[in-house]
Amino acid sequence: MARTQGSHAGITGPKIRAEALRLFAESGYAAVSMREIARAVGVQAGALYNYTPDKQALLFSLLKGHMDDLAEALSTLPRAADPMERLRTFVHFHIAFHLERQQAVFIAYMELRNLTPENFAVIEAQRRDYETGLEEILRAGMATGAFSVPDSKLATLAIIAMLTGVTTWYRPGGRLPLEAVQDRYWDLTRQMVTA
Amino acid sequence: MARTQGSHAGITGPKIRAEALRLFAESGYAAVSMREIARAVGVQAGALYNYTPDKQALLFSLLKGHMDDLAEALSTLPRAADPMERLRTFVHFHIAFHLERQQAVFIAYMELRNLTPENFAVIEAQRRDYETGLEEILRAGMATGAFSVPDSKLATLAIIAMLTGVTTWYRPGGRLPLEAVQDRYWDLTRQMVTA
DNA sequence: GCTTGATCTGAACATGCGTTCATATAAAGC
DNA sequence: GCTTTATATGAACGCATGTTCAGATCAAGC
Repeated sequence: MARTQGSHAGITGPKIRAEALRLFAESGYAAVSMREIARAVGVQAGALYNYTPDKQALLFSLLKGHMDDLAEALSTLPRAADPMERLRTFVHFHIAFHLERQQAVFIAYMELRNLTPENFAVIEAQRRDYETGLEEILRAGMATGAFSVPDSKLATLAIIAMLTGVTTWYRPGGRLPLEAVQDRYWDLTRQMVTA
Repeated sequence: MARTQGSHAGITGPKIRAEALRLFAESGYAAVSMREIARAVGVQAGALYNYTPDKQALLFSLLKGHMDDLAEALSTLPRAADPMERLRTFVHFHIAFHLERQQAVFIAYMELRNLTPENFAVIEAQRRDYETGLEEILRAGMATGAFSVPDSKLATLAIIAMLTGVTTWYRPGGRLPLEAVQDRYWDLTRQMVTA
C-alpha cells in the first residue's frame, strides 16, 4: 500500500518542524523518537526523511532557525541614540520575543549538548553575537555616564539570564499581562545598571 | 563467571550516584543508558539494581539529594537582623553553592520533565520553599525601607535566575575567581533592589 | 572452616530505536 | 490522457534499551 491522503509536501514540512519543536520541548530530544514525531504529524516515520537527512539535522535546523529569527528581529529594532532608551527597548524586546517562543527558547538552551560539535559551534557563535548586542548598549551607557556597570561582560550575562528566566514561570493568562512583566523587569534592569 | 573484584557495596553505591550525576549532566537523562553508567562504575548493568529500583528512582534520588542539601545549607546561614546583610549573605551563598555543584544544578533544572508527576511535585515544592526564603528577605527589606521592590515575587524569580545563570558561564580558573564573581553579582543585586 | 547473606555476573527477554528502500499513489505538465 | 515527479507507505535492518534472574563469588560471624 501507499499513501492514503494525497500529496502534502507544502504542509508536511512545516508540520514536522512544529511537532518536533513541541515534542522536543516537552520531553527532550533524546526522549522523542522519530516515530513519535511522525505519529503527531500523521505520517509514517519513513516520510520524515523526505524533509530531513536525519534526526540530528532536524534539531539543528530548529535551533538555527530560532537563532536566525532572533538575530533578524534584533537587527530591526529602532536604534535610539540614548543608551537608556536602547536598553529599555532591548529589555522589552527580549522578553516579548522569548515569551512568544517559549518552546524554541527552551530547547535552544536545553538541547545544545545534543548537537554535534560543529553544529554546536554555529549556534554558540550566534548566541555570542546576540549577547554582544546587549554589551554594546551597556558600554555606550558607560561612555555617556548614564550607566554604572564596572564589568560589562558579566552584567550582560546577568541581565540576559534574569530576563530569559521569565520563560520558566510566565504563563499566558497568569497574574501579570505581558506588558506588566516587561515594565517590572525594565524597572529592575534600570535600577541595576544605574548607580 | 561472577564478580571479579570482591564486594564493594559501601563504595559502589556512592560511585553509581557520582557517575550517574556526571553522565546525566553531560548527556541528559534520556541519552544515558544504564549500561553506560555501569561501565563508568566498573560493574555490569544488573548490579545497579542492587542500589536503585529503576532508572527513574536514580534520577529522583539525585535531584532530591541536591534539593535537600540546598535546604540544609540555607538553614545554617547566619541570620542577621539587617535585611541588607541577609541579602548579601544569600547572594554569596547561592553563587558559591551552585558553582560547587554545577552538575547537580544543571540536571535539577534540565531533567525535571523526566520525573514522574509525583516525583516532580516533590522537587517543585522544595524549590518553592527555597525561593520563599529569598522572598522573605526582600519583604523584610521592604518593611524597613531598605529595599525598593514593588513585586517581591517577581523580583525573587529575577534574582534567582540572574544568580543561577552564573553556572552557565563560570569555569574554574577563568577570568574571575569565585570571590570576585560573588562581589560583582552582589553589586548588581544591591543596585537592583535599592531605589 | 562452615554457613549465611550481600554482592555481582552474564545471559536473556521483549520492546523500541534510527534509518533504508522497494513499491505505490496522487498531482502537475504537456 | 499520458508521463513524470514528488511524496508516502510499510516492512525490514541491525542494534540498543530497561529490567530480570539463576547462579557464582566474596566477606563476615560464629
